[in-house]
Amino acid sequence: MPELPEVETVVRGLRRLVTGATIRGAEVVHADLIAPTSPADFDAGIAQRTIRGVSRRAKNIVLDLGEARLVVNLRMTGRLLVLEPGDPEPSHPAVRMPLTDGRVLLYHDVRRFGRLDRFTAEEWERRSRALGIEPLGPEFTPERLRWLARTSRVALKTWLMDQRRVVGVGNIYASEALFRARLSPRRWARTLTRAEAGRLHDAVRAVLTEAIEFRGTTLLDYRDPSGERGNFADRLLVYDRAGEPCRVCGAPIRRIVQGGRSTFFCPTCQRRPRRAARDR
DNA sequence: AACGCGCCCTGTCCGC
DNA sequence: TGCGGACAGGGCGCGT
Repeated sequence: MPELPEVETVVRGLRRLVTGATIRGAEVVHADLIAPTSPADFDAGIAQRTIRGVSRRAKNIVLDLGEARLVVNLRMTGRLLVLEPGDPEPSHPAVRMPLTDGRVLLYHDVRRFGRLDRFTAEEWERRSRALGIEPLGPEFTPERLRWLARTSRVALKTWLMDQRRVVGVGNIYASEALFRARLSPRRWARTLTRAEAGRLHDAVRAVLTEAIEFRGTTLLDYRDPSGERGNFADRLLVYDRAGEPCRVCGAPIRRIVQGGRSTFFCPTCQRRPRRAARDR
């Protein structure tokens, strides 16, 4: 479920709620989520450590435990919840991390696609450097975007979702950014002109920034650490709106499948160029 | 190397 | 109402 805005919202919530708290230990309900680490090693790696800070890298939630880092990726249906004493436990607990103050940091995941891992600070630093660039950071510029796309025959929509180059954009915000940039999702990434790369760069940043301000998009499962929904869903311009009128021109929004995932776009506002830069 | 696809898993919804 | 198939905010590992 969660893309950059949802993960950022979770991080900000956790920062407020658990900075300074100490993890008592880990009760692993579903060991597949921490594999190949064993439950005993996982517990030993985080038990009695104090949470010094919480940050985000790509779609990962990173808890700073001093020498160690606890890294959580929510994948599709993961939730990282802070339960107060007496709060009922939700339906699909996967890893319980009681805090010494009586609260519980609970990793909850219906589909169990999510992953939790622990690293030394150095090891996480090394892995973090190997990830793609942050779209809201200083490295992400129109020139860099065009450079990274210069050889790719992948469709723009699929390219945006590939975390090896630019991180954080998933299925919802890829469609939304392309609509805002008035670019066809089917264009080859390498056909972007300088002006188009500029529009796409601005659109990616704008939609992610606005979605963070609205605390993310809840379609179904997404919740912040307090269990609250995001508020961006009714501001989506194309995602999940197949057949409904485009908010700009009134034409029906179309749904196609790219790389096995749904893409939504306006066939009028996001028309492909007529002869330059052929499409696939 | 780059790309496309299947798969991991559970739940929900829609058509018959 | 039951049942099968499609689909769901992601990412990895495989084969080509």
